[in-house]
Amino acid sequence: MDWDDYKYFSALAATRSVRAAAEQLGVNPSTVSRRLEHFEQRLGVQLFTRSQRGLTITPEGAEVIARVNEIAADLGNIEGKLVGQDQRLSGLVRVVIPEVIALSLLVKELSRFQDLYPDIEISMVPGHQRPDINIREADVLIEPTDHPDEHLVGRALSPIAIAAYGSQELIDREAREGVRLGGEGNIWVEYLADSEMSRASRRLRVAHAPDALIFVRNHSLLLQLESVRQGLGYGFLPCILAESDPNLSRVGDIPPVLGPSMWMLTHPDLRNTKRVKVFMDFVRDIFERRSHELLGAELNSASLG
Amino acid sequence: MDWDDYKYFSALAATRSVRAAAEQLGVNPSTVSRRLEHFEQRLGVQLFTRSQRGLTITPEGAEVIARVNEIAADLGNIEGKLVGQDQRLSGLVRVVIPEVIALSLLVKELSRFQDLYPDIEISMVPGHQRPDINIREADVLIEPTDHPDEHLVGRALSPIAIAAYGSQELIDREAREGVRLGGEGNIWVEYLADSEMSRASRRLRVAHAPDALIFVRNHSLLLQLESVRQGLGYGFLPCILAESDPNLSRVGDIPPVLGPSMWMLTHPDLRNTKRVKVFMDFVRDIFERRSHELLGAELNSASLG
DNA sequence: ACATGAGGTTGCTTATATGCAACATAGCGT
DNA sequence: ACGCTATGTTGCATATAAGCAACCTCATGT
Repeated sequence: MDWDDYKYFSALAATRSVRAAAEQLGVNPSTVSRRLEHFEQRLGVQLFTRSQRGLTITPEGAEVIARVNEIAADLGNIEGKLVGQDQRLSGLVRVVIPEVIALSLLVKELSRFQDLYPDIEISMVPGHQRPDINIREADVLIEPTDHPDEHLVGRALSPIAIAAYGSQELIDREAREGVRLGGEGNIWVEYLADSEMSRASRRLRVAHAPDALIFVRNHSLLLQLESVRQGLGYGFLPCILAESDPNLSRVGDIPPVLGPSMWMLTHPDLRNTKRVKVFMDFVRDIFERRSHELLGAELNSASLG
Repeated sequence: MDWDDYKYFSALAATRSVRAAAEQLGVNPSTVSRRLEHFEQRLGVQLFTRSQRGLTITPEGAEVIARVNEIAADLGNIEGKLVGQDQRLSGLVRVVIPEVIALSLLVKELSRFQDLYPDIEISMVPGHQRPDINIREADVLIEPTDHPDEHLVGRALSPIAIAAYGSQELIDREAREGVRLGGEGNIWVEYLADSEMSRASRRLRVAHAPDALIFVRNHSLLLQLESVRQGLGYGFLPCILAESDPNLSRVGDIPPVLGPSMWMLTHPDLRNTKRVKVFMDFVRDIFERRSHELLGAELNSASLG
């Protein structure tokens, strides 16, 4: 009795296609086709009827497929539990992280991580194409949010402070032209995305410059940063991004305001996985060392409330 | 992810030995050893600690082994359900049957069965080394009992009539010597086994010849039959065995008495399996055609009550 | 009516896993 | 103290399964 036969059976029932099942299992369609044939031959029962449009499960197969699927899920969980206790400092850590955070904080330090743990590979996926960590497509999820997925475990790293910035050129020009911040003719660029960071930025802009002229709307923080740099308008930016740029200055007397917290999360099963643990410790250390930048260098206690 | 890894894991945990697991799985020990090694390598977790005395499961392995065993049982049931719908008139039918019943009723007719269904193979196991049909070590169980296993399905074929027999030589000798049946000097042989047939025989002998001299006690019906043939004593025998022997006669005026019913049982999953079905139909037909012999040729209605 | 594309299947080559036999090692009984 | 038998492991030949590419078939759309 070959347990793998049931793995193929489950995949075939789910996809109703030899090719799709092969894709899902990461094997060649011919393998799936032949294994199904052998399986049915061994059982003496036809599980699917073949057709050009794919496969249709037979009543005999339908009678047991539900339990097979449960077993598939069970085995997945079991394997997760076991893999989650891997104590080796090797293997792959798949990280979902906002691109700008990776660029501004992580990438520069990764070579140091590589020196510390040369056998650990890192795979970084931009946060906006978020794989489902619950079905183990990723190991670590870093995201700015105030409502982290309750099925995951982890902790808040640091809140992200947001402030309004402008390029020196724009500040000088509007000063020459007598344009006041928030006043008539004052131009801004806006960051619009389905994220708490975006919503916070927008709330602040509306509060401080409700009548702003807005010509450019960005759907990526990187574009937003570059737009402010190019003088396309004033814009709210995470301090951590803007402060390091000598050409950008905070504008007006708008103090930095705390946006959402940055959370680093993982699947409960991976909590004790060593390679995941050391990576998360490494990231936590970076955030702690640079917390003053994340909170805004000149952030005063008044604005924290 | 290889589901078969968990099959090996389950077998290893159950047997705590590479060799025993290999035996159970029907593969070479080296295969088990290597698969375990690969599995642990893939997981990054040690499941067993090796020692010369066998294997000891680690805490990591112990944490999941219960669920793996459940899955093993589930898959066994599922496979049973599927195999149970095999409509092919081919394959193996494993029959557990009392040796004497096979010899006296079945074997002579099996060539006819082979003509009817040339692709069905029959495997006969003497009833006294009864495999567990519940865990699918056998397909059909034929046994004389009044309390068939309630987890199995099937039907009663025919009760077995028992009567007292003696060899002509012994009857003549005791007649010459003036020994009366059940009287002083009357010798018997007794069948002793852990079966309802044996208990019925003994009850009858005690009732009709409580003071019998008993020199030979047999623990097999075949030996009992042969002992009576050889004139070692009178003995109770199933009519079906004794009546066909011209040298044996019923003794005294003891009428045949109905012993336990003969039951033919199978696992519920196999009820619709064609090769099992045709075999059971074949056996049932034999028992019906020969019911008069089973009930005792001269059995009268009075003794049925 | 024809081309197109999706689907499952087959021949051949290559990779992988298995079986066999011999081995090394530790416990156990004599 | 010794040999014995149990255990798990390794080298090599073989059997088995997988991958690749080409194939056939049929539904579908133009």
